[in-house]
Amino acid sequence: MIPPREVDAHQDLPSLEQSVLARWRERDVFAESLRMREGAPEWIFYEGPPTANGRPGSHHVLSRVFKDIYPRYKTMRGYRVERKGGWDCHGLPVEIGVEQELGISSKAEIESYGIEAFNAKCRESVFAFLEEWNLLTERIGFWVDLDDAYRTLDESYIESVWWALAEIDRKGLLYEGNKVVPYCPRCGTALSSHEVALGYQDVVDPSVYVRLPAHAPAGPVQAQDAFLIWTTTPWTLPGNIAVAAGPDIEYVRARIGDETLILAAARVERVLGEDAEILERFSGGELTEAGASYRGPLFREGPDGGSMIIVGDFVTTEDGTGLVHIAPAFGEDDFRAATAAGLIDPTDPHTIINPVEPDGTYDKRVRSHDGRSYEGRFVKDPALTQELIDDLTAQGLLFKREDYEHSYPHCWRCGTPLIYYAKPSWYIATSRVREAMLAGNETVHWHPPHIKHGRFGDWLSNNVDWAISRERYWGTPLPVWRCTSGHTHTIGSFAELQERSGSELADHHRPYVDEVQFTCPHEGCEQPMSRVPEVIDVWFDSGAMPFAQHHAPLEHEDRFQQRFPADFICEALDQTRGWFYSLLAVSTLLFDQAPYRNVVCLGLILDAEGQKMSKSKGNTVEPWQVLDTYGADAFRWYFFTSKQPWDGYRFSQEAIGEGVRLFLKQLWSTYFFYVLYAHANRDALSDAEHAQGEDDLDRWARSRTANTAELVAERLDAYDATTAGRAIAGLVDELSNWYVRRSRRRFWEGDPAAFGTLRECLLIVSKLLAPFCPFVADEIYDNLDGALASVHLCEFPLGERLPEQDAALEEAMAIARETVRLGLGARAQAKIKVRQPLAEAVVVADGRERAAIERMVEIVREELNVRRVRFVHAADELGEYEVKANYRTLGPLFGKEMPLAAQAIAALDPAKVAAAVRNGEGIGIAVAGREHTLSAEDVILTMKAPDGYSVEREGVHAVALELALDDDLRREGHAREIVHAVQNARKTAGLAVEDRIALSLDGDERLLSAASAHRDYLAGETLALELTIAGQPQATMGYREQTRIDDLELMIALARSERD
RNA sequence: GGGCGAUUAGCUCAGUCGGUUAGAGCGCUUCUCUGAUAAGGAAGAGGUCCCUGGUUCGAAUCCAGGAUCGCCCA
Repeated sequence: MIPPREVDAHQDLPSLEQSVLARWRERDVFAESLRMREGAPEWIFYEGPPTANGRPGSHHVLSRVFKDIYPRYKTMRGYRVERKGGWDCHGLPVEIGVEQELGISSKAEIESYGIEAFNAKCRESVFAFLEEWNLLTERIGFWVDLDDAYRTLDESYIESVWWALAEIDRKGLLYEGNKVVPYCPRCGTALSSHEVALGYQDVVDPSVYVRLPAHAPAGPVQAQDAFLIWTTTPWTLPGNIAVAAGPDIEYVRARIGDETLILAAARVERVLGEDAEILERFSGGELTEAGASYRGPLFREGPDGGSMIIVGDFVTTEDGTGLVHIAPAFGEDDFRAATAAGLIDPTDPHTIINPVEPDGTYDKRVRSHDGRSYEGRFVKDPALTQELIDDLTAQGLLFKREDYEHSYPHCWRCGTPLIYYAKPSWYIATSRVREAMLAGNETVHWHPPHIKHGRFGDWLSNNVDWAISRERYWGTPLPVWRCTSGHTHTIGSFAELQERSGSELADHHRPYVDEVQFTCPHEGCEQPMSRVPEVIDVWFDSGAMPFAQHHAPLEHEDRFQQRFPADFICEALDQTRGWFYSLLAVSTLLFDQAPYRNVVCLGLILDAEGQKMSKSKGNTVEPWQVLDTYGADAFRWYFFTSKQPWDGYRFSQEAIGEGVRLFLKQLWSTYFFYVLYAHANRDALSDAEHAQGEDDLDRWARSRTANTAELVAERLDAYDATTAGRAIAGLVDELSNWYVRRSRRRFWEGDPAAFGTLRECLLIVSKLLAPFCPFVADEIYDNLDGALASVHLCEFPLGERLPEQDAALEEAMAIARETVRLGLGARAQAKIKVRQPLAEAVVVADGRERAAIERMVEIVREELNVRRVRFVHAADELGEYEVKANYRTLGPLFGKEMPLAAQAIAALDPAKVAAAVRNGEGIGIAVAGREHTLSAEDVILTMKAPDGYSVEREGVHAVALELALDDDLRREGHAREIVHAVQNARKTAGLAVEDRIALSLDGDERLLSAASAHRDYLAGETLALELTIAGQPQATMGYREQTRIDDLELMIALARSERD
């Protein structure tokens, strides 16, 4: 019961945390928390691997503390929670980092630098900040096994990924397609749709309206007409081979000025203005059936036979002109429409006119109308755009130019605007398992729930095939080999590769794997096979982690089976299209099952201006600064309790400081109080182990604690750390500001029951708090109990581990506190200090309330500092009742007649209603000619305050104070004032709370007579062993001060007493 | 243009099943209490619950439309 360590009231939390960390290391607590659960049911957590090639930021702290709290909680609930760390090692982010380091920025430069050397650099850089990540992870108390972390660059990991792809291929779901893909010309690679999703930015692009003169009259089209098209990407015009019209859209020939233009009727006013004159109307179908054509191509040589108007079912009249320029190499719709019109063959790349090189520059075919070459020009260069527009103007083709603001995809890493670009690419046919993914999603509990059928479900319903190949260097090589006859074979293990090729590789990354060849296994084909050049989308790597982290199924298949699916994963919301998706897709493709049961989605951390924090913007808040200033518990507490995590945070250091002040310091100070007085009462407590107070207040404190524990568990089970944490804070506030405040005297006097109660409550709090603030929780546990090596090895306090609950007592205490609040309000109204005792408080209450207040009457009396508490039944003595309808109960009953019912109730005699309620009788009213009998809960009785009393009221009870003072009360008031003054003097003199003193008082006669009358009280309160009133202070009394009480003089002299 | 979410006091956020007079913390003003707490307590100032319409006896809450912000997708 006496804690071994004394406690510093103003403990610096960051340094406390360092000592707790040292203790964990010394006692090997994390490992022990797993060992002790050997054989217990597993609760599965998957770590979504971060990339350690950059510094960790505050947003990483957010996800890592949420990844920590639930595993800690589940461990305390009896589960074994293995926490295998993981690192995402491959991919463009790493390559880009290295490119920057090397000062290069193109694939050509990488290849001249050498793939081997480049990948070696990548391998090094992946862990450039590993040490800082590890330090931060430990410092914030994220328990995860970093020594046994999986790494996506490991040979074993790569082999599992190969297995997965071979398996997907075996199911016929891997194919090479020639499609228009979002493509980063700088990185020279296609991006998956979920990568594209990461990089939308609002930009202003020039949009142009271009005249395309008719090639020949056809149907409604006449020789001098021109088709008007609109594009926001003038750079695609050299790829133009056709124009699409909506078959059911109405088009017109419209005269404006001296020219005749063809465009959608719905767009005439917007594009041509009000002066346009409509000459003729016809449908898009008429145009295409008549074989309308225009003079093409643009910006390149071509047969002068005219380019066709074709059907496009995607054409709308919401913007543009209703005539859409078709460049099959640069748009998915274009590609489909051109295929449908028979203009291109999607399986034969040569039929697709693509004048743009993979590096995003024009090839030699592109030239201006006067023969100047555009070869080598980067297509997204604004200067080029301007030249193209000037060129159009010079040819008389530009009708109009406007700025167009829209959201356009950019490369999520390098920021280059993406282009849509036709190229061969490898796909996984995820659209064929769409229904299975949707079914899997149904089994997942999302937090918040709207993700399930909102953002994520929506995304799944619109699923398109996953483009998984990347024409890059540092990644898991695509394990597809192709022979010169075009057969392909997917390798599913290193053993298979070795068997087929005879070569053994120590490293299966590029470029080593590129050199491996073998004979085509297809029957009758003996051609050599070599690997296709691509690597795999990194998201596929991370999506494969459920099995690849164990090297399953090539090894440890049992481990994988045991630990699939995950009970819990947690990442930021932006992973909806990232890891959340890749995990689900891979698991559905391979196992037809969702890989996780519960997902907590965290919102974004915004900076003070509401901007997203990200490395690329450089506006991250340095986590170390927060940790050094406030500590990890404070950081964690802020994330857990300041708000529900999914809506995002507006991050500020001040908010963290507030949490420290309001919660951590309050908790610490309660703990400090216990330890301080436990030490001061060493003797009284030494033989009183674990006393249980039976006092109402003790039982109340334990009941509140038990109640809170159940709520915390219930909320944590629902992944609602916020409400759980706030409940703990509420409990600590009640313990500190009510239990301890009301029980102080018992602690001064060394009452073992009080110590036992507070100790028990604090120990439960430390266990409830352990998952949230693991440091301070452990410190309190260790000093107050310490039976186990750490609080994190304890069982979560529930059931038999909790003290008895007493709902009636809790309710009674709540009513008593309410009464005290009213009484203090009445005092404030009368402007009488609490120190001045009053003769009587009159409390109006009935029934349960009265019983409750009577039970707690001593507390009420002391808190209000009155001699007596008197009860009255009715309001008669203090005021009158008002009676009102209870809408909640009567509303459903009376419906439309509710206003009448309320009127009838308001007209009742409140005194009679009060009497009826008291006697448990029904209350009769007539509404719209019908009789009704109401019960007590159908009416609400409210006190009506009369004038001239100091009364505070609330609902059915009220408190009034007798304000008249007699000499006796006045003397006691003075005595209390003197005590207060002496206490202040003690503090000023720098005495410790348990120091005994010699005290001498002098001054106004009235004060001295009060001091004499309450001599014992005064001496007792101030711990004065000697008390001299109106005598000479001894010369040894080192501290003297003069003060005034009610404008009367008081001289205080005191000294620490040598006697004990 | 579409989807999802948000909008409540100066700031940060609660608000249960639709129920009477919408709350807390911080900050501010005044008072007060301290033998743990730069803490606590009381009072006060501070609200168009984003707007408009609808459903309902009754709407911060439900519905529709709109505005603004964020994220995502075209």
